[in-house]
Amino acid sequence: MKRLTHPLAPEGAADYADPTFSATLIAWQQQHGRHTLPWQNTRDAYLIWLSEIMLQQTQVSAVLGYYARFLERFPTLRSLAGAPVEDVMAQWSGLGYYTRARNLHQCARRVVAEYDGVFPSDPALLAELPGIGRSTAAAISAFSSGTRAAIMDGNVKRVFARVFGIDAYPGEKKVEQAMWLRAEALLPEQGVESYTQGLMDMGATLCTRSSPDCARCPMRPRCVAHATGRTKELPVRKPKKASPEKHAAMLVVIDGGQVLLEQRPASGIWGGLLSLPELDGHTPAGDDEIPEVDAAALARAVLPFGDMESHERLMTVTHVFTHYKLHIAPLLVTLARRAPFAGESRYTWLDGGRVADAALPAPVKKLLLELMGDSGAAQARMF
DNA sequence: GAATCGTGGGG
DNA sequence: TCCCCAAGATT
Repeated sequence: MKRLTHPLAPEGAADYADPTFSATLIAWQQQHGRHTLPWQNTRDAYLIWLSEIMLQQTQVSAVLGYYARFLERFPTLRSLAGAPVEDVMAQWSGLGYYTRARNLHQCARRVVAEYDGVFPSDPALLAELPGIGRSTAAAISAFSSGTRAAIMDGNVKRVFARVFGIDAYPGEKKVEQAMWLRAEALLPEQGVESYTQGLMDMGATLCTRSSPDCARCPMRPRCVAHATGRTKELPVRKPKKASPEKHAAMLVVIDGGQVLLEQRPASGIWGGLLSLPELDGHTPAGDDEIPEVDAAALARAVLPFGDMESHERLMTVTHVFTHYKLHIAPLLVTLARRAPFAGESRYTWLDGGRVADAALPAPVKKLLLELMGDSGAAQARMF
């Protein structure tokens, strides 16, 4: 098929072009979008720039008060550029991400020095100024001079991910690049202001992160996520960091075909289940690697249950929880003489044959069953 | 590419 | 209470 885009257009951009997208969005924005925010209804680049910087990674509701107070103190770009940075920081205090404030101040001074106090309209030039990246540059130039430039913020990523069914994490470079291509390709010839504001308004008021208002969404007929019932899963969430790893040494005390188990506390991990006793008494598993076992210490730990006959460190098994990994170092112990439990005890002896049906944590049950079925000889000896 | 930067709000 | 994230940019 013949491409209609410029020969120098990025590969694949033409595949994303769709004039009906911007037409739909612009129509919706003009009727249902926001039109009375303090930084709207102006082409004053200073007012727009200030709002865009404040709104980086910050929601409108948090910015409103700061924006008004800031402009009261610094009504013009030159008043800001001429102020001591301490005064700027004071006005910013509480908004967070304080390098934004320092960059804001530096940017003001540079615009005064290099552009005689007039922001350039070219997004590429804007993006060279401190605190202004590609997306913020596009927003400033679109709102202050109608320049066709694409933004790429959390709203756009969320809307695109859902409408186009983008099933990949937008933080990934490849995915974000594709989104930029799409954003450029979808820009309207006319009405970039309404279009850009429409993307933000949709993301902020309809296509919200949780419980989007699909009933009122102009994109519903074309929304892949809505059609496939995946609005809840899109955009793909940021992959969790590697979960912390914990280690636990567990006693596998075997005697007369039975294994020693401990009732776990009702709350916490494996609450109320039977499990193998952990070596360090009853303290939660530490984060440290389990060191080689000292035979004497092991015998002491086992003493309440009997006299240790032999011990053997078994292969470590790893269990993955939602929020961390647990490495279990099982310590196989046999007894020469079993000691009776003193009074009411959370410990109990379980017949080997009942392991399969007992209320044990999955990794513990698996470990014991594998141990039992290990070899005929071992099974006969241990259970 | 990953880490860092802040505070407020929703689930 | 805890986790996730919000009109991103910078190192």
